[in-house]
Amino acid sequence: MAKTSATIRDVARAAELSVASVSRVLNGKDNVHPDTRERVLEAVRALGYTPNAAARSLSTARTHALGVVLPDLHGEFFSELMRGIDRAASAHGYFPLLSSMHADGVLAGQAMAAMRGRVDGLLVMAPQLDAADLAAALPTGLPTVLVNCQGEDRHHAFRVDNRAGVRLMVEHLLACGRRNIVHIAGIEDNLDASERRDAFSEVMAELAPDQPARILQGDFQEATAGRLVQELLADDVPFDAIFAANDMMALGALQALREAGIDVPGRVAVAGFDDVPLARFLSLSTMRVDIDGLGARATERLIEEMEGRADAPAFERLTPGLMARGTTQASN
Amino acid sequence: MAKTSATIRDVARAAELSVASVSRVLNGKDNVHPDTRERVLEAVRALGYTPNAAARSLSTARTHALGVVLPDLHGEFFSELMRGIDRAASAHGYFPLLSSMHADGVLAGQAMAAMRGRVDGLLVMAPQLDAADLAAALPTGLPTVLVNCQGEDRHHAFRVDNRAGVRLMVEHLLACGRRNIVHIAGIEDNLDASERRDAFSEVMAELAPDQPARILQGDFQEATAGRLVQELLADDVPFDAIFAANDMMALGALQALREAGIDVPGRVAVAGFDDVPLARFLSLSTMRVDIDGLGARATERLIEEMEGRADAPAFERLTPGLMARGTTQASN
DNA sequence: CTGAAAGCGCTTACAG
DNA sequence: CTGAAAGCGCTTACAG
Repeated sequence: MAKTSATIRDVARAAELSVASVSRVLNGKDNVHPDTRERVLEAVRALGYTPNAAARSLSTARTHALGVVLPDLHGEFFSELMRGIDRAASAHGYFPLLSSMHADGVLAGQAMAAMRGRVDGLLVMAPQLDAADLAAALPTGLPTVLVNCQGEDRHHAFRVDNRAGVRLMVEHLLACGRRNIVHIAGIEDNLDASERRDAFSEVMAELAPDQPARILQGDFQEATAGRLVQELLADDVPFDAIFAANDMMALGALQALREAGIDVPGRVAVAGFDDVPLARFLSLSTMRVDIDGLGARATERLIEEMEGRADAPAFERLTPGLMARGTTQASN
Repeated sequence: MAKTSATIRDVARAAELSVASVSRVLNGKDNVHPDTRERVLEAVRALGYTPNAAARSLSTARTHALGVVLPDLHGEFFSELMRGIDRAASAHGYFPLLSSMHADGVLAGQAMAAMRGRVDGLLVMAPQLDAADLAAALPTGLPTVLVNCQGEDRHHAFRVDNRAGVRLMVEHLLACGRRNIVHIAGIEDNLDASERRDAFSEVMAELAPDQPARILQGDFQEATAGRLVQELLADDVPFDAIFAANDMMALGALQALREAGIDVPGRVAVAGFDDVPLARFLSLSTMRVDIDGLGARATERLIEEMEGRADAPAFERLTPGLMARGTTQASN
């Protein structure tokens, strides 16, 4: 009933023991007499005592929190990633502490610095920072794991294997009999966008060297892709497949084609990347990226590092899976 | 270069000042000589010093973190809510500390207790807990704001105004000339589901007392709604509109109608609730719930409470907006 | 098995 | 304007 919550001293007093004994019981040490344990537990219950986390952190230099630094994310990607992170974190008794980050490198550094003393480790996703800015922003001496970051080899890093994903999709399109595939690239300076674009060129050169491999500059936006497809049609450019760098652009392309009365997939196949929930509804073929799994694995690795049982930092690629659906169905 | 990070003592030593002066500068107090300030700032820079948050929390009894306790959420709802929370929190210098919560009332209480000393306030969303379990789980003495929780009047609470939303949609359907509206309710024991169901009955009784107001028991699942519509068709039940308690069920209904060759909206109008991103794509008419705004407003209110400048706890209803789209378009 | 005491890194009256 | 010192609530050698 006290205005301010009970402390360990109150518990000690109530149990007629020292704070040391209370602390031992609370931390599950085995060098306590059963009777002592009982009295402590009883007092804890009676007072509704919960240890003060800040005091504990100060003593132990551990916070049981882990910092999650993310760009300003929308939608499914964010929720799935957090889902994986949260699942892994809570399984090990950690809380995720969130910090959104804006594009500016200096601000990013401040955001991460502000987490010092608040977290035992950092999970950073910063696709918008170049290697130098990222290196400058990362705090030293704090276990850190990177997701979707550019060239940084002092920390363990996770990325989607865009190359493998693009290869799977191109193979699928070729297997469906497509011969004239147009790639709509994502926004410039984005790592995923450029990896997917480059992989498209290379895989096409390898698997179908005699066929065109046209690339249009998109920006991951649905409307832009729709416009690009309209231009393609207006210019009478021949093509029998659109492979967009993400699902939203694939959907934009799909709508533009349907509005133009083009049969999909009869005349043109459409494919995307990401497997957003919409894709399933609209029968869009795409590459499934296991974002939840990515978040969980990155978190597991971070916790291993925080608890000093991690291997040397490495670079992990997660391969997406092909989801072949209606928009690329072979017509024969 | 020290293995362990610099402390305020290191800064004081480097600047040849007391820790008190360093602390004053760091906290922006004005009773410091400009030269002193300069020397401190210089030393901070040289040592790359960042104050230890746990120590600061222990001294000030403030953490600058706020606990966010959520059920196991998926998708857009979660990301939009977190977006709003994060925006408001970071605008005031707070970090969101996340904790997912499972259905069990006792576990929920433990999750919240574990946040004691870690956060200055709590934002709780627990639609699955009844009033008694919720009251038992909430820690005392911590500023708390509720979102989508059942009857609890000691704390400020936010909810979507389901009643107003249902009324808007029913008015719209009637205005479109629909006369035989079927409501597919959400899962039993869910607060939103029952509010929407009850509102449907009442609004229909008020605005169209002579017309049928059939209600089918759904469960918020797409497949279930599809099945219910098939049954309706098989039984030859007459209806010219389906108003589902959420968008996913509306989509299930939509698919079932189309598969049965029924003209939408020519013969049957379809409407949902939530405005998920899919709704826009599929031209589904629905009620738009501003989740991002909900998160932000709840957070603002929590911070006001934490900083002792809040009004008395109240109950706030956020009215959703009508998104009239293709599936209910008047055919005349 | 238990307790007295030091220490974690800050902030903040208090005295000057 | 500045510094010495107490105190925030814990944990953990250390001595017994």
